[in-house]
Amino acid sequence: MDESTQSSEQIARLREHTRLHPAEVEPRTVERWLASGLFHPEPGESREGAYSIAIPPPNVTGTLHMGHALNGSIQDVLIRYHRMKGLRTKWILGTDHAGIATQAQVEKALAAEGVNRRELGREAFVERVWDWRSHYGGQIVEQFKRLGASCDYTEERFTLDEGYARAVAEVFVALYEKGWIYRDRYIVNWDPGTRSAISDLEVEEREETDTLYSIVYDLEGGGTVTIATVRPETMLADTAIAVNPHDERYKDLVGRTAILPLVGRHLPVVADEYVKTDFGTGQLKITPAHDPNDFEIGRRHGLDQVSVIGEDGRMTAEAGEEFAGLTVLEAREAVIAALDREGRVSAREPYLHSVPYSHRSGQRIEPLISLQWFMKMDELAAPAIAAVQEGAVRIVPENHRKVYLDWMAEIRPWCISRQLWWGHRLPVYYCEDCRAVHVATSAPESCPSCGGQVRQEEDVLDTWFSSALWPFATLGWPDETPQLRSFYPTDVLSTARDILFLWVARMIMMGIEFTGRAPFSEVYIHSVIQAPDGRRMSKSLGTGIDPLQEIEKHGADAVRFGLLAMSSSQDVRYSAEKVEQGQALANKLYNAVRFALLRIAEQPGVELSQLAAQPQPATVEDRWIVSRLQRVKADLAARIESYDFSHAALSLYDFVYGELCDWYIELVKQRLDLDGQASEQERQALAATLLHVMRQTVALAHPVIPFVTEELWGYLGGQGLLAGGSWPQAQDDLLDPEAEQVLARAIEAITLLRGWRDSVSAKPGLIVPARLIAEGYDATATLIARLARLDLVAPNGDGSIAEEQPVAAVTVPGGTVEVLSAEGLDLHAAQRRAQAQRQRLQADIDRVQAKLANGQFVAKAPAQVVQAEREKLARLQAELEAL
RNA sequence: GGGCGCGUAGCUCAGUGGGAGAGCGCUCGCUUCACACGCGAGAGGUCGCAGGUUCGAAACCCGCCGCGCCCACCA
Repeated sequence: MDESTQSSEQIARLREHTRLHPAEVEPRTVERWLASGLFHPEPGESREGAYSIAIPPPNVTGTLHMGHALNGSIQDVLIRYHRMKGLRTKWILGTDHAGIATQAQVEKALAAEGVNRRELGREAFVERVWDWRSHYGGQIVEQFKRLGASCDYTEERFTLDEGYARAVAEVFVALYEKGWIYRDRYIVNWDPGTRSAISDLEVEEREETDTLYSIVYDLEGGGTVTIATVRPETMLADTAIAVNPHDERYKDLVGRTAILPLVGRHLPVVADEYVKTDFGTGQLKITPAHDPNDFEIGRRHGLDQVSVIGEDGRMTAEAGEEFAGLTVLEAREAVIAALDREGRVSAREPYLHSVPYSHRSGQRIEPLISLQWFMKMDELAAPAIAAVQEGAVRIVPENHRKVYLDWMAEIRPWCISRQLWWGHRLPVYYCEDCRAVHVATSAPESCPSCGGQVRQEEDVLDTWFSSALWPFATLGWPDETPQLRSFYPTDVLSTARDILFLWVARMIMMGIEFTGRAPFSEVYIHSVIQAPDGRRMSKSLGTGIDPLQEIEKHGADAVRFGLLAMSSSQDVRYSAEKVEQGQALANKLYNAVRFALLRIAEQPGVELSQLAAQPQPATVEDRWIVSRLQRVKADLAARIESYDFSHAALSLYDFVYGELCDWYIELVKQRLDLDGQASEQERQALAATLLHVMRQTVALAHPVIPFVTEELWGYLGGQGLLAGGSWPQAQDDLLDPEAEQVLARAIEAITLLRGWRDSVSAKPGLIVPARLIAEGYDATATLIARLARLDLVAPNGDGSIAEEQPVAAVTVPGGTVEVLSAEGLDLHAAQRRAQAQRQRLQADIDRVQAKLANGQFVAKAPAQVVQAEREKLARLQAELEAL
């Protein structure tokens, strides 16, 4: 197919379709992008000239939700913008094995078949998860493609793939050898739901009202103590009573022995600073095995640890025959009933307090003593704190910086082992004979100490342990790969704030520790999109909105635009209107291009492919639009670079609607009329300018709305794919402040005249005879006449003004338009309008005059402000005069 | 308990020291030869409340009221 037939077919297609059909165009465009290889950059010699982002890896079996769609849109704007700027741009893609979430999904599926994982056995279960992954794992990646995300799909990673596992083992061993990873019997957040320990960050506190019981314990040798508790069932595990050492009331108690009711255990009374003297009775039961504070107190005083709650959330044999096997809540009732029988409950009152729940399973956390692996964080944190303090890592918006620094300053050890089957098994090997512990990147054949049989640790690592390595493990670390050399560190990490500690902080720590450099120089924290009613978007609440459905309905461009436009530095409610605004923009742009090309095509002697690439502005409106185009180019670039996506999107909208379509296209329509007076040369120049403006507009809109712009780029005869095209840099030499001023005045005049027409009920088709007596319209009088539907009998400055008497006058900047015929006009209405206008003007004048009469204002305000007020006053007075 | 943030038009949100804005909705008028997912013109706001700083406050400071989020081991 030669060029001219191709273009005539395109013209025919444009003529036929008055509207854009995103559902038809978009999927086809994705295929063209993927086939082009544009999303896969070749590694370079060094990091220079490259731009990279590591995607926050979605859960492998997940599906796209609004958060993904927003963050995907944000990152894709950055990626496409920098790719167009000519950088080797890589968006690192992959998925997370998501230990608990994925395992839970598969367990649920198994449960439907009536199987539980223990019956299946570890090996078979893990195999089932891999099957599951191969079945559902590709889904979310396909959904990112549909969004238009220009990730490097050719190098997709998985946090459990072979290379990644090597990186994880390497890191674990290194930290173990430094002594920062260790094993300890410690009180942990036990989640009975997942039957695993979880980290502090996965615990969520909920306010609940429970009963606070006061219970009387006897003292050996007479007397009593009264303790208060909301968890009477844990008293079965009490091993001491504590009071504050400075509490005068209880000085004599310290050293004595209390008798634990129901059990009979002897409890020493100890003194500890932790106990508050002004809270409760000042006498505290100590249960080291089931309360984190008591655990610490127990360690300080060398107290026994008695465990009465098991990993299944039920009472153990240690709790005694009467209670063993009961759930915690049942045990609570039973214990209170038993205490009541002995008359030991001296008070009960409702008590509001916070209760820990598992973020993973939703079940109540049981603090338990358990043998787990921990990671010491303070030494890792120090350089990560410095990186943010010194600006090596910049957090945007800045208020999150303090949140990060505060948390890092108080960082505590991280429980990294999980009693799950799906994940990175710890590279720890125990000898069955000599009980030696070996930590190594690969399994030893036999025990290096005694030659005995070794057995690998059953536990797996917290998913976030592997996620923490994401920016470099995905690029081939620990090997020194070309990818690592070329794309590490990445430029920016974009995410919602909920994983600032869970993930971002840990990546910074691990990145610095293992590569010597922070994994990114900027962290952008984006909005959380809430449901339209302000609640959290969630499946369980039924408040979720599926981005893919929205994409089907409105197009990916519309959804991208909408999400970007509604995002800000704070949480926002989902706005269907913004998505519709995006759809309208895409359609508007399509029609603007459609207009330009259809009109250019019908111009005799004008051939699209022959047109000059540079604009040839011939008139003031041409110079105006070209100048405005430079402004929006600079504005958009600045806003993208400062992560101000909502203003970037809206500024694009304003330019396309407000300047390009509402004004420029309307202004030049007549010059394209075939029965007009324009010469072929003039038409050619106009066509070149129009084409230039359209191409540039489409190019600068590309990062935000890539689909429609890619499609239009083809129609406009652009070279290659727009996704691989170049970003339209603002050219200062094309700025034209004079043209901008002239057009601003003309636009205001036209708007005023249209308003006046409306007020006198002039029919749209009525051409009103008028005389323009005003300055600054030499270049725009004919445009004003046409757009305000006037017949200007004698343009401004003409000496031969007809001496007709005006029937009305309309004030415009710099003068007046005198209306010469009342035919078809309701001038009475105009009077009322003028009256209202006069009142408004007078009020403004009064205010400015009062300001200027204020000596303080004139004396203290900047001269420039005073001057501006004076000019304003003069202008307002002139306007009132003219009325 | 500590921290962060928010309260501006009917709705969702911009604006952060010198004339109150946008989108949607609403009213009126238009099948104007790119687009009715359109075009033109409008109505609508004591900028949460009360003080203060300033010549000047929606914006800066203090307090109060209301709402949201994060962190936190007081039974």
